[in-house]
Amino acid sequence: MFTALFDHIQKFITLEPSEIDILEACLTISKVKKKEHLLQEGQVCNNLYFILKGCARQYIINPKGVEQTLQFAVENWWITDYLSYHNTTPSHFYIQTVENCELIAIEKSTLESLLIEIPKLERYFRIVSQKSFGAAQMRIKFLFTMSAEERYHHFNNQNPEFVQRVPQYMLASYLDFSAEFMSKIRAGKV
Amino acid sequence: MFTALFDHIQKFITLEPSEIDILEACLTISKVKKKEHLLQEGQVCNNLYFILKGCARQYIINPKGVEQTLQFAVENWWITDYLSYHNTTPSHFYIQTVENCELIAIEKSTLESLLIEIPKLERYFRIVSQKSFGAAQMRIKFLFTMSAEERYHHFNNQNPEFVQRVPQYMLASYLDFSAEFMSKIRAGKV
DNA sequence: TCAATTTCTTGAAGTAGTTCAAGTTTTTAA
DNA sequence: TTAAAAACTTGAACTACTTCAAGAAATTGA
Repeated sequence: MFTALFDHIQKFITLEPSEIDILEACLTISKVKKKEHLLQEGQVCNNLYFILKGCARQYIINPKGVEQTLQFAVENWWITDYLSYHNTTPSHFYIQTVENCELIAIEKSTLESLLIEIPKLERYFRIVSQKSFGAAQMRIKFLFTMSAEERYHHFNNQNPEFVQRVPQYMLASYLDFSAEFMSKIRAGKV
Repeated sequence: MFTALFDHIQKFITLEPSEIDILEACLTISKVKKKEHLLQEGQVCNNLYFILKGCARQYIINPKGVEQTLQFAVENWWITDYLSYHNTTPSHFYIQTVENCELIAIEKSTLESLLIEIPKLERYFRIVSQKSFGAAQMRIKFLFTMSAEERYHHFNNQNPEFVQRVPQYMLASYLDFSAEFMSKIRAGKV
């Protein structure tokens, strides 16, 4: 049931069977249809989401009214707005499923008590978030140093299967160019 | 001596006097001259750096040979390459002081034993890195939604004092435009 | 205190991307 | 099984920036 999450956790720390029980008792699986929102701009983000199955994204609507994806999350990834979560401030982001999803939503109060009961989990979340921060830095590096076409090919090489899973216009915005330009890159017209 | 770090830690967790002693025994202050490197591209990053005084930056040299700053760190900020640190892989980044600095460098092995002696510190680093990740997401949002001029004015409004501390060309690259364009924005010639 | 170095400025020419508008293809759902 | 909706494509016109080159100003250090 939650094995994917337990496996992920045990990559970084070792849980006792009793701790697994405690954890298990706190978790529930949500099935969420494609295109549903887990978080809307302006709401305070009160949950962490762990994707068991499917794909979600974090996006904004820019001043021209166009959606721009800032982050994707697939199986075994956490997604949330940590700034809104920690500061209890309205979020600047939407979080939405891109496919039908099975996910674990952990509420702030649940997580806080879990972290007290199983302090080792602090370590797990520390390592995961430090690695995520590192990945965000690499993302900024790629945005800074590569042309649109290079970003497309690079992403395509690194994530060939993933590219098939999401609409091109979402990927275009994630790579910071227009859907039209993506089309031209793919057609070799650039 | 290390009070700035203790104060920062105690914003998030409460340390016993005995824990402060343990921590204190592990720390040393380094004085580092302006423009010295804490990390070079290609090296494995084995340290976390906490800035007590001064300013440092993380940057890359792009394919055209131009430096681009990805991140600044001033007083009470941690700076490192978490990806290199966790994966023991060569870093893609340089970390360099921008001003004469006083900083605390914690080596990986020291930090690991500290985290075992004072498990509460896991929580501190978790919260700090989750917030940093949140800040990185906001940074990407600004890069995506604002024009060069908007990014400059926004940054200037949010950090008027900081803008005085670093050369314009570094700030220009941090905001992802050329030093020449920065000059034109400031002169109102755009 | 002054020479060297670093940083900043300016204008002209070039370009990697966007925007718009319209049409085509693919997917979805009843 | 088909109509509606969503996603993708195309070309033409445009623009927000870059690049280059050269000079001016500010900062640094001996």
